[in-house]
Amino acid sequence: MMIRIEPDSDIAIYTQLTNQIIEGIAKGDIKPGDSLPSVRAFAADLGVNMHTVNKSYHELEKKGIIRIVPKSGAIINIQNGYDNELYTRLREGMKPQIAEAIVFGMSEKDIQNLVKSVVDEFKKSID
Amino acid sequence: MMIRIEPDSDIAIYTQLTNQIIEGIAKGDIKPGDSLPSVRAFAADLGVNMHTVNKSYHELEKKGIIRIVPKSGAIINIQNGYDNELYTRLREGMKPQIAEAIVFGMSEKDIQNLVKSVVDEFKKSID
DNA sequence: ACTTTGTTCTATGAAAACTAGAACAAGGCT
DNA sequence: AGCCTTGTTCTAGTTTTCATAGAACAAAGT
Repeated sequence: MMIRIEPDSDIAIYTQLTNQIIEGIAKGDIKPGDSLPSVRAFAADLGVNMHTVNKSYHELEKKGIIRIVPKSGAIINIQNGYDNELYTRLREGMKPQIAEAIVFGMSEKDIQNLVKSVVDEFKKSID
Repeated sequence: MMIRIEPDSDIAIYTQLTNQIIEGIAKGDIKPGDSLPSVRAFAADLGVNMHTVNKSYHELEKKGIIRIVPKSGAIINIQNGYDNELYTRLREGMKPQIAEAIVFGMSEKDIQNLVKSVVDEFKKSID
């Protein structure tokens, strides 16, 4: 899987990494059961510090997306389906963008089309 | 308009303020032409520093949502409709949430329902 | 005139992010 | 058994961001 870190982004490196791993799973580039590189190997590959990768892995584990097996590795493991906590998390995360879309005059259909275009970008390349 | 700042949030205060002002416009609580409080008055009201409010105002101006008139005030002024820059901004902002939704098994319809619930929350209280 | 406006400047404290190096115990492999 | 790799934990340092504070300015509003 291809990861691209932008050091000058206003988004923290470990967050960039977390997001891109999630997007990689959404696209199907990585599947449940697959292993992520070791924190050291990944860090060397990306040109960042080991602890930065480690922080990202723990963020993914907290979200219930990977399982970290001490002395072994990190395996993609999606925890049980979507519950209220996930719903709330996603809602709060999308709120600012949706509000901004409305402010700029986008209709609900416009917004849904925008969302669909993002969904399609992920789903088109599955399998 | 009611603004609620959470000092212990992991979201910066000026970002919280920016988002809530945008949401206030989306809900119709504030309308184009309305003035925002002066940076000093708003800061005193919220219990934060003047510069923090100022930073939020400039973020809103950069987004094209308000017009800051030096020595006068900040007026809600939505710049011309949605262009490619806005589209890209919104897409990038929603990407992480949509990817996470897909990862957890949500269908496109599920995601659209979630989006609709957020849109409705804003639009229900217009006028 | 007087107040209020946004702006600009310097300064400081606190927290977050990132890097660095070292050490540890345990799993995997030969 | 021996060796390498694993994630983990610890201390340490730097840089950046965020938020605060105070002062001063020129100009708009009253």
